[in-house]
Amino acid sequence: MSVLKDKILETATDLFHTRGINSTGVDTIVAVAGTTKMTLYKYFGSKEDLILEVIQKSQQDFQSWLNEKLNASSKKPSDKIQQLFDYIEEWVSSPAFIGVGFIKASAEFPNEENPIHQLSSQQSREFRQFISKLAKDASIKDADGLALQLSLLFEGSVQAEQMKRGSGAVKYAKKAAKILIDGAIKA
Amino acid sequence: MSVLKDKILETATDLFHTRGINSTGVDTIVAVAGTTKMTLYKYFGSKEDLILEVIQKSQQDFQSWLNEKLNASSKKPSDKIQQLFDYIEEWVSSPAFIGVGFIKASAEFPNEENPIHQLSSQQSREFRQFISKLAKDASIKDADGLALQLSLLFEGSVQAEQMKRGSGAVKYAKKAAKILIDGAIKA
DNA sequence: AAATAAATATACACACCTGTATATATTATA
DNA sequence: TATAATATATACAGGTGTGTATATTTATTT
Repeated sequence: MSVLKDKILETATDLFHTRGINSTGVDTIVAVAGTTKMTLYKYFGSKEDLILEVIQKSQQDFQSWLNEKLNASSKKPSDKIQQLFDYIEEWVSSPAFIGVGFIKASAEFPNEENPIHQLSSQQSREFRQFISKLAKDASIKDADGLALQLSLLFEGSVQAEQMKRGSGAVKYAKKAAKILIDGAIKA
Repeated sequence: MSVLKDKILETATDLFHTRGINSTGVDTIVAVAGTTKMTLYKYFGSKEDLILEVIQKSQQDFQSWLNEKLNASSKKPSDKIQQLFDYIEEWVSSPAFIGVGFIKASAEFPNEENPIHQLSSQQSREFRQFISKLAKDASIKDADGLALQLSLLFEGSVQAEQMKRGSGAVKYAKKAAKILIDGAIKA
C-alpha cells in the first residue's frame, strides 16, 4: 500500500472521529494529510469509498489487536471470555482511542439502504459473532444471548465514552459483564 | 405554542432521525412541513436552535411518558425499577420509535465544546440520574453503579435497534437488567 | 541523460447549504 | 371595513461541498 494512501486513510480516520464524517470535507482531509485532492481521488473513487475503507480498516485493526491479546494471555476458552472486557477497557481507556467507526457511521447514515450503514451493520454483527464464538468455546449454553448482552455493554460503553471522555463507564461495564458471564456459565 | 412551530419541530424530529441531522437541510424541513423558510426563522433563531429544541423536546416527551407509566403501574419503589425495562422495551419496540435524540446528536457533533454535544451529554446524565433515583428509592446500595450499568444497556439497545430495526436486542437487555438489579438488591 | 510514472498546483463546474431582503397575500382584530 | 399581525413567494448573497480538467513539477527507472 502506498504511503500516501495510508496517510490519507489515517488522517481521515482521525478527522471523522473528532469532527464527524459529514462535517469533514475532502479539502480538509488532504490539507491535514499534506497532499492534494487529485491524489486522494486517485486512491479512492469517491468520498463514500474513502469512508467505507476507513470503517473497514478501523474495525480490522481493533479485531486484530483484540485477537492477539486474547491469544497471548491464555489458552483456556473460559479465561478468554472472562478477559474480554479487560482488553476492551484497556483499549477504550487508552489515549489513542477515538471511538468505534461503525457506531458513529450508523448514526450519521441512518438509512438502511445506504452502503455505509450496511457495512456498519455488518461489522456490528460480526463483532457479536466473535463474542458468541468465545462463549461457545467456553461451553456456554445460550452463547448468542450472552454475546448480544455483552455487545450491548460494549456499544453502550463506547457511546458513554464518546459522550464524555474519561467517564469510567467501561469499569462498570466490566463488572456487569462478569455477573452476566458467571450467570450464563452456571445455567 | 403556535401550530406551525409545532409542525416544524415535529417534522424536523422525524427527518433528523430518518436522514441524519447534518444531512437534513432547512429547505427540506420547511418543504415537508408545508411552510417556508421565513416562518422557520421566525420561530427558531438558527438551525442550531432548532436542533437544540428538537433534542430537548424529544427527551422531555420520553421522560414524561416513562414517568406516567411507572407511576401508574405501582407505588412500590422496588417494583418500579424492575419494570423500567418493560416500558423501555414497549417504547423501543413501538412502530413510532425512531431513535434517541441525544445519542444521535452526540455522534454527529463529537466536539465537546459544541452546544449540541453539551446538551446531549447533559440529557444522558439526567437520564442516568433518573435511574439512580429509582434505585435509591428501592434501597439499592450502589445505586449510581447500577444506574450506569442499566444506562449502558439502554444506550446499547437503542444503538442496536438503530443498526437494524427489529433486532430484538431490548429483550436481552431486559433479561440482563433483571440479573443486574437482582444482584444489586442482594448486595 | 532520457523516458516514464507519480504527485502537485490551480482553477473551475455545479450543487447545496444557511440565512436574509423584499414584496405580496392571507388571516385575525378593532 | 380598516388596521395590524401572520404567513407566503421568490430571489439572492456568501459560503462550502464533491469531483474534474489542465498544466507543471518532482521522482523513478531504463
